[in-house]
Amino acid sequence: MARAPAAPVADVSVDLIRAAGVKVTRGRVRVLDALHAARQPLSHAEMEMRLDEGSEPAMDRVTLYRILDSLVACGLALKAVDTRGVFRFSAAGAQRQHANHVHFRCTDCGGVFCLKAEPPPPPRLPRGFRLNELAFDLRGTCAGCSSREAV
Amino acid sequence: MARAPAAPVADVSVDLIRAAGVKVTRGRVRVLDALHAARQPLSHAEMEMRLDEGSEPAMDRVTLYRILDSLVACGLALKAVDTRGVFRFSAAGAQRQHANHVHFRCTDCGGVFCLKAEPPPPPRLPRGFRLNELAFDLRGTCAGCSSREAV
DNA sequence: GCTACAAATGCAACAAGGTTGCGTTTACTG
DNA sequence: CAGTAAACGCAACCTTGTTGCATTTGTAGC
Ligand SMILES: [Mn+2]
Ligand SMILES: [Mn+2]
Ligand SMILES: [Zn+2]
Ligand SMILES: [Zn+2]
Repeated sequence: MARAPAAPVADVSVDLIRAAGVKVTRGRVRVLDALHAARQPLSHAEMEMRLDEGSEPAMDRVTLYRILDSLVACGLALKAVDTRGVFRFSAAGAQRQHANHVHFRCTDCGGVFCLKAEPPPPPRLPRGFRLNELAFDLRGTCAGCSSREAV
Repeated sequence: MARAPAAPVADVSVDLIRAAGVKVTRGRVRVLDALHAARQPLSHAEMEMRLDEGSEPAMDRVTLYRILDSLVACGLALKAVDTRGVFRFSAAGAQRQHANHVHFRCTDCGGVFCLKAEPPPPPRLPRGFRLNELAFDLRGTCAGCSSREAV
């Protein structure tokens, strides 16, 4: 007894951040931890609320924006815009697995379904265009919503 | 002779607006005309610039927002958020012609570009799913933004 | 055509989301 | 344990979009 240390056994976020080649700061660790814990992509406002709950003093609004962007820049987070036009962030591991297949998005319930098919090769781009990501989305009504609708 | 009137021969936008059951105002006609003439969905800012080029006095910023929303409300325009989180508007009929080709969305300026390639055939869907629309979007930086960025 | 009234407009103020500039602090390097 | 570049805090600013209210305008009914 009297041994059990406040032991930092294995801190995933810290390691990821260090491996990404940027400085390991308290802010970045807190934010990346929160992203990993989240079930859905978080907006800046939502992130701010989650961080406020903790014991540490809230970080500056601008700093949070910069931390989120830096995590995106070094590949540890993803940034996407939601239907209201607000940016949402998620831990990178969570979405990379969705890069190589097609998605079906239900316009009724908002659900996203992963299909087996993989997206086709990108067509040739006009001169000067730089491709970053490719999304092949089918939109319609999912099985559940279709049957419910057919009443 | 002396006959040739300042003839309003056939004003598509006016008829559409009247048929939609809302008041036909100069503002709405100008905006819907611009939407019909546009090759891509336009943001509020882009629309404002196009209207400024004309001879008529620029309309108020808020009025433009309200006109765009009213056109959406009566089904004459469509509203969608672009990669930057900015709303873009298009004439309602126009999107059918965009159904059969691929789009490139610039994550920098939010621009939407029509590519020549046509989307691949949709993969088989699970039982009960109903396909409505199919979007093959490439995301990245357009020629303009790429060169500007490379300075 | 004129009138009355709802609908649309202009203007000012507000709000959320996001960015920039700059002086101070902090994490890493040697 | 410096020295230094990166990160941070703070204030100010920008863009996009909304709300309230007084004034103008389109249109239906006469
Ligand atoms: Mn998926
Ligand atoms: Mn198109
Ligand atoms: Zn559904
Ligand atoms: Zn661009």
